[in-house]
Amino acid sequence: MKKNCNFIEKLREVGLRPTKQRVKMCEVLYNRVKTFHFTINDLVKMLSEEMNQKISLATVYNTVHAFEKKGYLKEISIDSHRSYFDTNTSVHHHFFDEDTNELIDCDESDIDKINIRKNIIGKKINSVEVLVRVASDNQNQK
Amino acid sequence: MKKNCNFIEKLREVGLRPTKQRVKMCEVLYNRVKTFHFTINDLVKMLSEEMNQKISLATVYNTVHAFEKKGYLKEISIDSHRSYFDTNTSVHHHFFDEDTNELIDCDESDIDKINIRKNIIGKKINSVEVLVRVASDNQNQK
DNA sequence: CAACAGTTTAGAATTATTATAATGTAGATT
DNA sequence: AATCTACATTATAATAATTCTAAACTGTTG
Ligand SMILES: [Mn+2]
Ligand SMILES: [Mn+2]
Ligand SMILES: [Zn+2]
Ligand SMILES: [Zn+2]
Repeated sequence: MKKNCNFIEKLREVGLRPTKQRVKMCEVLYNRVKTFHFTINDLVKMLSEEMNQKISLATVYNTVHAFEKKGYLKEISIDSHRSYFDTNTSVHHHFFDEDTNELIDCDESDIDKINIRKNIIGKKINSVEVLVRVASDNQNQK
Repeated sequence: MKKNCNFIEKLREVGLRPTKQRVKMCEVLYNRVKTFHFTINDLVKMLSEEMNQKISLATVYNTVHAFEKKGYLKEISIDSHRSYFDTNTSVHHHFFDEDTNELIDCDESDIDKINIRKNIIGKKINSVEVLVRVASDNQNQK
């Protein structure tokens, strides 16, 4: 159990009241070594498992969207049926394993810098992200 | 009004019965010079406008998914609230205009070939696609 | 310790999508 | 051309995901 004061501070900084529920969600999401990807469903499970106090579904949605808007979470959409949130909010690329439905972060060295030749007048580029879909290589089956 | 025989043939080729509804949807989707992007909602509107014969909503969904499975359509998901289908089924990159919610195709020359250094053991790469999010450049507002 | 604005909550409402089951139809068989 | 059959379409119901509502609650300010 680490200090939640950090979360209380972080929440205050972006103008979110550090309520019990929000702090709890911060703990579940950010009190860990590595960032990770999850669906709303995953999160609801995590919360109900790792918790004494339950959080209503509406609050989970509200809070996730509040975090998203404030830049604490980032949405990664694979297709209309599979949408993930990412506690790694930096602009970064992903592998998506179509066998396991698992999202995997790339780091800087995994994909060379993307060079974009086209520019759209009056528009600036907000982000450039690559999705690499992979699946089991069954060429070695005779 | 061009020849629908093409569509009837195309449908047969992938094992889809060329029913009235499917042929009609082919017309609406493919009887044009350029490929385009649409939501289910867009498509339902297009069908009900450009048509004498109505198609039930369930059939629109079924047919879109049948086309998707057979490689006549491709899904492009921007976020959980915005999912598009693309009549351009090749692997290609997109710009997404966050002001207008418009998807724009890239062609080969717009983005340099993506170089991927990481490889995941036992997995092959199925596709590599880039999404470039753009928005109005308001730096020139004092 | 008020007072208030913002938050949570359960449950209802809405929306998007899929399932159901009756009816229709394309294409094959006589 | 009539019949057959598997597949497709349809209206509608059912489901699932998300958002809304309005009452109760809580963090913050003074
Ligand atoms: Mn969202
Ligand atoms: Mn789909
Ligand atoms: Zn990620
Ligand atoms: Zn496209």
